[in-house]
Amino acid sequence: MANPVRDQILEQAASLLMTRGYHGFSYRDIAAEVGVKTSSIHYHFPTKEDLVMAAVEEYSAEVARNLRMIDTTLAADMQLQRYAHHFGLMRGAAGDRICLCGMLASDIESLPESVRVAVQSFFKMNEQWLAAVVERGARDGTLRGSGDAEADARALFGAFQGCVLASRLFRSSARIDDVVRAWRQAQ
Amino acid sequence: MANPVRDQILEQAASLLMTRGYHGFSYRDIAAEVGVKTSSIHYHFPTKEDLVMAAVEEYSAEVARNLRMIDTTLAADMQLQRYAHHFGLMRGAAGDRICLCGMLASDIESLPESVRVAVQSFFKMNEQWLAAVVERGARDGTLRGSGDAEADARALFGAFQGCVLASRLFRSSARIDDVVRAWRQAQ
DNA sequence: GTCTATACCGAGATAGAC
DNA sequence: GTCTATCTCGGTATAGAC
Repeated sequence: MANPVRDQILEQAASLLMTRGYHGFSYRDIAAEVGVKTSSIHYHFPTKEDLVMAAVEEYSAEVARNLRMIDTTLAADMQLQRYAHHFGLMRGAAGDRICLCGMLASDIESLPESVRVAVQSFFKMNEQWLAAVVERGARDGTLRGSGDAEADARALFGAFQGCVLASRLFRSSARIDDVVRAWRQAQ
Repeated sequence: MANPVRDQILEQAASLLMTRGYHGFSYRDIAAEVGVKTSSIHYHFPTKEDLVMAAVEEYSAEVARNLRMIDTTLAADMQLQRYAHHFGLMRGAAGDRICLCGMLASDIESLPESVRVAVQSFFKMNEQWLAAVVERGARDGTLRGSGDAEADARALFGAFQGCVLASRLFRSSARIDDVVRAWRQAQ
């Protein structure tokens, strides 16, 4: 798994997707960055759809791993803070990235159905995890909730997606913290 | 102002921007829909940047008008519901649109700085309006707030943007109501 | 598995007739 | 103000040598 070309291609594709979106980059961009020709990329990923699907799957798997790394014995508001921290890291060193699946959700109307399904799965995974935290927050009193944990989780995940977008727009990382602040129960 | 070609072009451009994003449509798409040639579009809007800037300005003006139409003597939660209603309408008959400025925020890294400034203004306008509602909600007891109305407004607006995105992704309009439900003070 | 070379198309944009 | 015609570039994708 050292660093074969295929992995580099996939990594660059993910980075470009997060920065510029599906129609905002080309095989040439990846080729230039990785140091191969565009035809080599087509060898590994025949079509752009193949490339994007592979990027989504790997991205989802990585986020799933991050979620599992968050200690579920922590207070709910602390778990949420960890989650927000991961969301912030994903913006990259230059701060020019947003969530890969948030980006693809923006482009969804010009993408094949297979991508929509994969992105929906990513959303559901996050919402499910957040619903569990909201429920715990209602019990341990660290988060406010409306009583409907699933609905709260959808609103919460939307807030993270929207605030990451705004963070990049304003070049200010602080906007992600607004979400945790807004959902924390006043002590 | 009946329906000159220029207005039709602008309307189609806005619609295509909301559906497919900046790189997801072409002068040809607009030309086909309006019934003119692409060169006619270039006459009215020399570059694509001109076209997008005009679309943003008009869209912002329309949203500003909608905000002014919401009765400020209503209870805060009712004002928020009206706001959510407008957000939902914008998705269009086919439900394939998201907020024009939310879409451009996704594409922002491949757009000229002028667009970034215009989109930032749109975000600020909405956040300012929402901050006033959150403040009122703290007074009339219909909305929950953290004490920092500006931060709450940023989180709230992010939630609307993110939930509109998710609504389209899942083809379900219900997801926008989740935001109002989550912010309403339990009675 | 990577290369060179190329096919093919669609993009934004412009010149100039009407 | 709209048209025809055309330019130039960059996009995805493929064939075939190495």
